[in-house]
Amino acid sequence: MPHTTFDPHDHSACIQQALQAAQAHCAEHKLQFTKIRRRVLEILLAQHHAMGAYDILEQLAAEGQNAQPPVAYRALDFLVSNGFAHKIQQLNAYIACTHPGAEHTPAFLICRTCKGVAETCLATGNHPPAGMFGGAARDMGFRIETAVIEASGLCPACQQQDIPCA
Amino acid sequence: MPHTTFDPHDHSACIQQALQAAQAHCAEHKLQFTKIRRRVLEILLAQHHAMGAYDILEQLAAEGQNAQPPVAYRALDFLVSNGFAHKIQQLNAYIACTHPGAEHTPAFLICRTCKGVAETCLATGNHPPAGMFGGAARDMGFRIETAVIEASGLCPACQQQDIPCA
DNA sequence: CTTGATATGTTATATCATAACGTTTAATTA
DNA sequence: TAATTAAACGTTATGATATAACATATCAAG
Repeated sequence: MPHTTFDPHDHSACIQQALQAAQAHCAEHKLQFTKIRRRVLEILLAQHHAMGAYDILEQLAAEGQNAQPPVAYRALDFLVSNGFAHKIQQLNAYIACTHPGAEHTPAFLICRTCKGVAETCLATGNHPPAGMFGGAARDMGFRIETAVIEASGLCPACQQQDIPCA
Repeated sequence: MPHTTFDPHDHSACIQQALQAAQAHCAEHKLQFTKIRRRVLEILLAQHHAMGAYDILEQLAAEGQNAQPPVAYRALDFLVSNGFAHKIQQLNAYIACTHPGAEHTPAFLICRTCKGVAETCLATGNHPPAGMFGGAARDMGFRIETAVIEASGLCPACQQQDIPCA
């Protein structure tokens, strides 16, 4: 039984695992897992919701660290570049990666009501260069390098409340 | 042989067809296809590239119509709501729909070099509520309503130049 | 321990988007 | 067709997201 955003799970273990994975990856690749990079990752990990850069700055400010926008964006760039976090394009917001370590094209399920975000694995054969575009890309000779895949809808809990689509 | 962004094709026919489809759809659904909405769609149709709202305003200004941002955003909202245009989330930019009329979840192929954007059909079984997420969504009880699917890479023409990935 | 590379602090500004309100145009109906 | 209501537009102001540029500090390699 996997634990995801929309299942109850041991969240502090979830956080610890992600931090350790990041630390290990940085050690192995000679990347500097600096204080602020670590702190921003911790802030993202605290909840399974996407956060804007300015939300992170606010959180830092609440902790006494009055940082300017580039501080947040630089930390986020580092985390995203190295696969520790992802940007949710349709929200202009960021979320900690829940598949640390593995090379992957992330795909997200975003609840429009509670704003929870789950990162999922794609079906076999749907990894971007392969299926998914049904050969349409291959047929026209397009070479896919990266993909943004973000689904929105209702998580199990929010479906109980039958909120109409808009 | 379908014509797409990355194939040579009769582009003025392409434009005419889209405009007529929009006009017909508006007539049928009692929507007002006003001058400015039509003009914005024409601007989007002129090229198979995504354009920012401010690019559109610039184009309008060049034509003597000195409009403010809400003018562009309102027209874009109308076009997107009614399926005549789409927003490319990863570019914060807009593009005319090339599958007018049909209900669809658009998927895009974006060339990182020439900035061309093609709208494609997904493989059968990949329409969002169905496959693609490999049952992951179903398994966790998530109800998908909409999806953002945007692939980036190199179009056939730009592959000739072997531009490295970043 | 010096040198070069990387990271951080800070100011300023660019880019994308919307709220709010008054005016105009279009659609509805008495 | 005139009165009434709804929709669209023009305009000002501002909010939200993101980056350029440069000075300072810290780290890492020779």
